Amino acid sequence: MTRRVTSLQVAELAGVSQSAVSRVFSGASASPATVDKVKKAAETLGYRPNVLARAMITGKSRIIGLVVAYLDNQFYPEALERLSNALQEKGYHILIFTVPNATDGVDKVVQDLMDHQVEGIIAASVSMSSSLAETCARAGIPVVLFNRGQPGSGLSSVTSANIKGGRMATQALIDAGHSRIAHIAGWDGSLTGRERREGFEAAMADADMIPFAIVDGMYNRDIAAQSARQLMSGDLRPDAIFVGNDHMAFAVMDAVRGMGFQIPQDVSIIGYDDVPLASWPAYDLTTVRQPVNRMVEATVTTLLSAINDTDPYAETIEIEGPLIQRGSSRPPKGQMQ
Amino acid sequence: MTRRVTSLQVAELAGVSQSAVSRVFSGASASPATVDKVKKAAETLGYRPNVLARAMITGKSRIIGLVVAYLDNQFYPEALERLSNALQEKGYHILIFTVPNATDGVDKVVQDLMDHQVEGIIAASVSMSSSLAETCARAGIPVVLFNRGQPGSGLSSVTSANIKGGRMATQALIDAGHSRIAHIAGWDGSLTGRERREGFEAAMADADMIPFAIVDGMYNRDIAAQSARQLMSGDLRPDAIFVGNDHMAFAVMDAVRGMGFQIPQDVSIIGYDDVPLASWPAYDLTTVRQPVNRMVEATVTTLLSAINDTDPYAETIEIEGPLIQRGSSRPPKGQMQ
DNA sequence: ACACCTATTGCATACGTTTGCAAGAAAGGT
DNA sequence: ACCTTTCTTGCAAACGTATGCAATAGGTGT
Repeated sequence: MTRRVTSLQVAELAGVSQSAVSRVFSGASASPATVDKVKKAAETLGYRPNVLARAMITGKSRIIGLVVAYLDNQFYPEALERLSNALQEKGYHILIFTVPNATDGVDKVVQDLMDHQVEGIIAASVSMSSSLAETCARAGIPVVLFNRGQPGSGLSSVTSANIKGGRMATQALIDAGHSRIAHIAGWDGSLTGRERREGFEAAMADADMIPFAIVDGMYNRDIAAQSARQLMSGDLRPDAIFVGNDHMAFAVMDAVRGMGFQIPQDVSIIGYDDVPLASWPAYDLTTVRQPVNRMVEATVTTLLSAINDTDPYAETIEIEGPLIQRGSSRPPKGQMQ
Repeated sequence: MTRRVTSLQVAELAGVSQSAVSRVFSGASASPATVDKVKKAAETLGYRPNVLARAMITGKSRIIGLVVAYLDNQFYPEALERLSNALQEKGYHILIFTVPNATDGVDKVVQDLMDHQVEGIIAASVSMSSSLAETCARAGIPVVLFNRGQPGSGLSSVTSANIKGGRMATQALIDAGHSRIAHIAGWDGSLTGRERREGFEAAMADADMIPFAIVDGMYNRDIAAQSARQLMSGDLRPDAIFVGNDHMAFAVMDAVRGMGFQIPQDVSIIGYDDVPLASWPAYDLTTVRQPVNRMVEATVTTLLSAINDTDPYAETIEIEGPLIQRGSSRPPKGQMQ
């Protein structure tokens, strides 16, 4: 285990000053002759600049902190992968922090991130206390909320158009001729969950229909399954359920099938997210697509421009996605499928 | 956006030297009086030590690099989450790097990691060129391969007992009375895939049976599904398929069902990993469990002890997991299920 | 030949911390 | 009261890089 090679050693071997070496590797101007000498010396010594030292002096760590809670929901690994790739391409890297749930421990973790001098923070589906948001703002560290808005926090956010998405899903069920439509909502403590429910309620109201039921699924498989069983066990049952996200919808489908019901003959199910699993034949879930690639793109550009701008302002970006009609819900009336 | 608070400012406010502040925050000894003064001053200024500067001087970044390829296989997000939690608990953090596939671009990415002065590297299901392994060794950066062995590389690895696991899965199919058993193997370029196949072949040989077929599924859903369709389309069909991992097994189940076959009446399917999805009713997949919690635990302790030991040696850890009998395969003969 | 401008280079300092060293203070033993 | 031991504390030197400044070299126009 040899000591790390430093720019000074390269300088000595190349017969130039340490500054020259630094300039060659940081892209500053240098004469072709020096560039050549330095590169050659660096090659033989196996020199690579110390990113930490560079970060220290420039104040730019080129590290983005990512806070994430639910990696079991397939939506997030996919987003994580794309975020990582997109940021890597821009020369940034991801320091990842997992938190047990959406609210708990976020503060401590973000403090930890700030200690690491991250240049920006992406909070995926977790909320931040307003005092913490202020702390970040004061430290000049931009925050982008991914797939979770937080109005009034002054934080940028990138989400899908949840109200509209909720409307679309619900409208599809109405158009299919369903009359007893229930909603197993996403967690009421999250804007995402509330907005999708809002879309559901609006679509129902527009059609002069009253919801069969609305229950909070808490973005939790077990709770969603339990709710579904309860809904389907009465004498009067829903003939369609709009579920707050795919992750819960799979559990709902499992539960409903487990009771002997056919999907979509006995009950239509629609989810939200369009995770890869939704298209697998075992579920074949009708769902509202969250265009993860465009959401990631928006997140990255928002974050990077906030990092570079002297005085960034909060952006609230909503991205629309289509309804993907699959086999878990009856097709709209008058449409051959 | 105010400048960051430094230890010097705290020192001034507290009326002590900068070293005193450092000592208070790095846990070195100091008198109760100074500790109190410093803590109070730090509190009012909102001071937090700069981890980068600390890393620079101590040479300990407390960062672990994680290289990961396939986040769509549910096994890895779960492992990632647990790894992150376990390392966070020990005061380490994860700098994550995604690579497009198991071999490509790993070298560049690892160089990148080393530039960041990571103290150790976890490579999940990717292989490293031997020259790269040597580079890491020379730099004194321990590497642990997670869920992928690489004999002769001198690298530590944590895997499940793949040969034994392959045997168990196959034996279960034999015990269930199957006679035409096929294997859709994991990628032949990976030790994991080869060993599971080896286990399959050994169990078949022990029972004096010849494999119906062995094909390379490349750990890829599409290839696995395609292979399954091909196997099932001939006149003579397998009555059981052992698939190299759950991720492929789901695709195989979808494909087989899509052809109108019943599982397990027409064909039994067994996978490997026991990812959460395997227990969901839609698949209810019999599979060999990889005990991710114990694998993570072993990975973390191996890595951390390698970091602290002066002269670490490579450890090859294999962890055994049970066969989880579920509904996708016929139960063993003579057993009521 | 001279003045002038530009490109390149080295020197020295800075980034924010940890830590060896020595000096001073406090405490304890005889 | 004095010597010895133990704590505490400040000084200053690192860690490895970037960068402002001044000096030098080289080139161009008159």
